Amino acid sequence: MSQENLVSIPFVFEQPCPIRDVLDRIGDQWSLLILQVLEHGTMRFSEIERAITDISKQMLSKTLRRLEEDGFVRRTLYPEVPPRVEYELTDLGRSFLVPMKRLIAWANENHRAICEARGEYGVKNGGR
Amino acid sequence: MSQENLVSIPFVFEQPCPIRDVLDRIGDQWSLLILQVLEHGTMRFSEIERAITDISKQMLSKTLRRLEEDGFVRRTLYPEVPPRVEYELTDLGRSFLVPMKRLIAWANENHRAICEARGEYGVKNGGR
DNA sequence: GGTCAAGGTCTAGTTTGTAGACCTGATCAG
DNA sequence: CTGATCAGGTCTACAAACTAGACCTTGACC
Repeated sequence: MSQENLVSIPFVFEQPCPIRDVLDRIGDQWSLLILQVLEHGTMRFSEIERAITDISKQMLSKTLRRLEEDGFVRRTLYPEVPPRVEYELTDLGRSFLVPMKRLIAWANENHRAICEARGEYGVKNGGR
Repeated sequence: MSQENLVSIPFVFEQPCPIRDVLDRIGDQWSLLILQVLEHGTMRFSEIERAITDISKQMLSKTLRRLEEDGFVRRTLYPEVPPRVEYELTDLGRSFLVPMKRLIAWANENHRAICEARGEYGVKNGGR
């Protein structure tokens, strides 16, 4: 119960931790996907919606607002009727894509290995 | 409703999409954090638990099992009493850390910019 | 007057995550 | 002989997050 337990763990995450702060926002179902879609250029709400076929309007709206809030995305509203809203990456958003694309490349390269691992796990633990 | 809508969107995500398949698993609240913690070497369940102070046992257990299933992590059970279980990264897991560490570095470098963006957003939209 | 935009919001219902009690079974203190 | 303790979970309530789909707005068109 005392601090002694903690001595052996030198890397407890501090609570205002930049990594966690960023990853908690980015690391959700949709953010990475939306950023990747927006790499193709300025897009309207419904275009993004159709690009990511299985996102709900609510989550798209919410996630875009968060990405805007964090400075990854710029939202431009053209007050026409029906309204037109365009989303595009900011410089920050674009710079984020650099490390992220490496991650995506890794995902592509290692997808087979992951699928195989799943298969083996299933064989070993499937009959539990 | 016909295909014509889709013509203008050349990059709809296919459903068995490697990127999505990998990111959907990795991109959750905890996976990235756990992988990063395990970079420090083999660790026991409770050590990971204490490193990530605010994860629930259930989620730790569940996430570790998924990481094991996908081949990122190896689990070794020593059938003692009380039981000892050790987790360590596999080669796949370690190779994933390469692109991931770039992402973490980006997070560290740009955390300030993100916080500033949040501040500005708050000023502009806080009094809504 | 009814319908159709686009970009959302609102509501109800499902899924996912949380906190914390409980389980196991050998060991040890009283 | 009781019962407390250890690690690594699981189980059970409850709370938060997500989903599908109805609805809203406001001009233009039929």
